[in-house]
Amino acid sequence: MDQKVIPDIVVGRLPLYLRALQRMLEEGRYITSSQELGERLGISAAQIRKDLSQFGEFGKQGTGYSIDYLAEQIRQILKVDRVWDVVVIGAGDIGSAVARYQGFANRGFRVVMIFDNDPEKIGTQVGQFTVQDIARADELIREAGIRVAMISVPSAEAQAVADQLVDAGAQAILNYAPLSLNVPPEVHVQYIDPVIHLQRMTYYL
Amino acid sequence: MDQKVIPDIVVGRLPLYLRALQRMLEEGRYITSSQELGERLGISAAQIRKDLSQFGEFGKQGTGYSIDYLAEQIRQILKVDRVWDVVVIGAGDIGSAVARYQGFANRGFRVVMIFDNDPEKIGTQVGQFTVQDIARADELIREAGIRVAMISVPSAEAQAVADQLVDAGAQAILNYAPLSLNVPPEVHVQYIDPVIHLQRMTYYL
DNA sequence: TAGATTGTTAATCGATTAACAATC
DNA sequence: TAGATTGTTAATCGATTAACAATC
Repeated sequence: MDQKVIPDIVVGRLPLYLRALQRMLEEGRYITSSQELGERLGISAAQIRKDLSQFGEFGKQGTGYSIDYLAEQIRQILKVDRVWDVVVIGAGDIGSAVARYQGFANRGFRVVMIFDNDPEKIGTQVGQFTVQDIARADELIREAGIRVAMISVPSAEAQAVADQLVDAGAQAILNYAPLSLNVPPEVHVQYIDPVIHLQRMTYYL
Repeated sequence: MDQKVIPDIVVGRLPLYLRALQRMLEEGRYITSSQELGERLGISAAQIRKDLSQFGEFGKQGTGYSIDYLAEQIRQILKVDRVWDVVVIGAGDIGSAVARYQGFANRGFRVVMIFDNDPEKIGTQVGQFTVQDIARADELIREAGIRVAMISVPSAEAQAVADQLVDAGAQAILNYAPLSLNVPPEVHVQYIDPVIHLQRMTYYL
């Protein structure tokens, strides 16, 4: 079916387009153009049109794009026209902040469980969740059919946690531990490490 | 002096090389090769050699790279052979987690202040810091000559905070609020938005 | 109709890879 | 010396941009 392979770099820009469109909607706007969107994001108008044209024709010549319609189309492409249940492994500062984060709402995700291996933390409350024993993670993730996970454990434990998650059926992992993970090719991993971003900027200072 | 302009995409990979090298050092290793480094990072050996060659000759034919020496060279290139003072604006869950984060140590950064505008939060303790009134941010940032900042305030306030930071002399901003910031061209901005990373993965599920 | 903006093609630009001489 | 690996060049590959016909 999906004959054409879309470059990963194009897929990676769609969430940015979607975020900007949702913001425009909040501002009460109805119509935008590739030029305006590009200015907001620091991306050329031609690139935005080219990216979108990979998936279909969403605009009207002379008019531009219906913000609401284009956002809905991108949501479908990214499969965030539904809500994905997400588990958080590691109930330290970062894991707790993520579990309480309000920013997932309306963007396709919902944290449903948080795990830790520290007996001191198991049973305690983090936002609306009770921290569960990581020993039960495999069972509970399987049962719920959860495919998206976030890792916020110390670096030394991250690879072992990733292995467990893959075993339990996770297919998308967002890793906050500052190291590269080895996972099977069918499992997707993304990384968040603030130091990487900071070091990228100090080069220019 | 710096005649040659290094592509931004190359600069962006150096922190990943550095992180992997520091990990190897912790493992007690002394020597590595472009091939080994590449395997760890999922990057081709040729690309690593090409990237490094933009800055100098750091290896030995037949032998590879001294991990310690290469790490030190990359630290110098990225200007993280020193410690940058960083301020955090916003003492919510994310800002607090960032202010307490142990992962900055030995990687070139140190959080030195955290600010908020909420009277309930000002004066309270976050890790080793007392939350300061954001009204004093400009003065204190200027005084300390701080050039690196992190924004962890609600989206609605992020642009105003960014404007204040730029005004106070910030030149590198790491923004956790889920929106694009407008800053003058000489100011560098990087973004962390977990939803962007997650949406990039659900496309493939 | 005149003006604006899309979707798409072709041209340009830049990044990655393959290959190998140099050399440790 | 033989084997290994760098640094670099040239070839390949892929992404971005410019331009414009189509058309709202």
